[in-house]
Amino acid sequence: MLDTADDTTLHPRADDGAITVQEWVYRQLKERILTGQFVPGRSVTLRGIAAMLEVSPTPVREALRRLVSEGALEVHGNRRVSVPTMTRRKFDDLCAVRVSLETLAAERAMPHIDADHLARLRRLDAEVDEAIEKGDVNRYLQRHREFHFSIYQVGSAEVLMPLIESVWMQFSPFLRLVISHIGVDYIVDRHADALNALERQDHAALRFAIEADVREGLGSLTESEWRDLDAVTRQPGQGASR
Amino acid sequence: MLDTADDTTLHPRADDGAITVQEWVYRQLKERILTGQFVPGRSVTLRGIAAMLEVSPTPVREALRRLVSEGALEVHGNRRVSVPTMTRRKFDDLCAVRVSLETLAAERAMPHIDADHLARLRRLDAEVDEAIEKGDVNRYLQRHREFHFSIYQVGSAEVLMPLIESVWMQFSPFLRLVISHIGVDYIVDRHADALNALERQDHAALRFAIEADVREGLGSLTESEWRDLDAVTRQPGQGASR
DNA sequence: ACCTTTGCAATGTGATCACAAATTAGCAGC
DNA sequence: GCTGCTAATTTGTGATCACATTGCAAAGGT
Repeated sequence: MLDTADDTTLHPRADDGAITVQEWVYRQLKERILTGQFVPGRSVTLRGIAAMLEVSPTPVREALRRLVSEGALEVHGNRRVSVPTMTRRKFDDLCAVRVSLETLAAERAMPHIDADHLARLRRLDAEVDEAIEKGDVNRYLQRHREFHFSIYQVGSAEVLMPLIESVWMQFSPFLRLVISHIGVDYIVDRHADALNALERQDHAALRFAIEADVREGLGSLTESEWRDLDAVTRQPGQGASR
Repeated sequence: MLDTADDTTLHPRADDGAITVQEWVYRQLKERILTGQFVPGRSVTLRGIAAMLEVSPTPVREALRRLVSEGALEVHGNRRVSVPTMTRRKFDDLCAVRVSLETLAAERAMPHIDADHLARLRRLDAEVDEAIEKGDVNRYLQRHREFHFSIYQVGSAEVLMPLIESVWMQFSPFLRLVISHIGVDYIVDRHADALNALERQDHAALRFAIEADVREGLGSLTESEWRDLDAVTRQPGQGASR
């Protein structure tokens, strides 16, 4: 089991490059969610985040509202916000949507991917493998995301990317939780197949590779593993970490 | 050409049924966007909406933030918010995503649609045809949306529906604009095919019907029509209607 | 020992205020 | 008549405050 509070890269907030506080808070939280630093079931309080990021509650409220509307967080009847827990049904839906959206995005990106881009992708894939080999979960999650997104981003930044990001934000906390339990060693990907398909401009092979990558990524969760995860996410850290 | 400010159903705000002001504002704006009462290019001001809905700017800010993150509105570099204008590229992307998401949703809904539900759908489809016959644009848009959503809603409320709604909110203002120009008479749909496929539990036929419905709905926009629409949406009502 | 109750702390919500940036309107100069 | 500058207005942003509700915990009673 792995602690989720490592490598928290404290918030220098930098100088404001014409970026609003609300936007900065949003990106901070988004990054933490996508890297799995927010565990499913954890409750997120307005003033808590405000204190953590050293800003006033106002911009935090707006950032949370955005994240909620993207499915990254959820509000309960009590109007409390928390990181959603995963269910089997939701997991299936997310996988189906990922396949649907990401095969489409990859297919649209294919014609615009040149040799340079392909080389960058191969380098990223190597870094993914390297992270797996070293057991560096944070680095793996980051590079894995970079690999996928730098494909999709090419052809369809306006409409498709926000949707895909939404799905990933719903996916990532659970992914991190699973990896923390079963380790990075059981991870399989189809990145090599996807890259070859991109090189040959083979639409069908690319779709197949992406679909396989999504489906097999965490596809083989056994019954007992689901039960374990259910037990963990049964509101454990409502009071929450720090 | 049709005025977009009719049937504005003024806001009694009702008694608060345990619903926050921010949520109420969000739903109000969402409904207006989905029924095409917000024309592409129109600028949306914080205090303007607040005054229109007779609430303070605070909840409006949060509602706008949600709508922006769903693609229904957009913020410019000036931090001004407006209804996005449509481009050819965006239109193609939206269609592709609609096909991808809605065929998936329909397929997932199919096993759970019983005779009662089917009867309700047939009634809705009849009302759609009736609205077209009478030239009632508002009623058409409302029933048309009800028809589609009451299919998708069945199997996949949690993950798929929010994504589909997001796409529709990006689609609707433009749809209304087009209908206002070319009229409701040229509208074609594949609702009957979809209903028959649902009745026979024919997956392939259903997917085909949904895809055709999306693609043919506005698929036949001619070059000159695009130019006309471009001219209209070239920031006309930045100062904005009322 | 267990349950209920009472009080306090924490949280979300909405309004108001202050401020900076940007847009607009008005006016002088060419 | 058109352009360029200045002042006033509008607008978004963020902080603070007040209030209602919820959650929690300590204390009291059975």
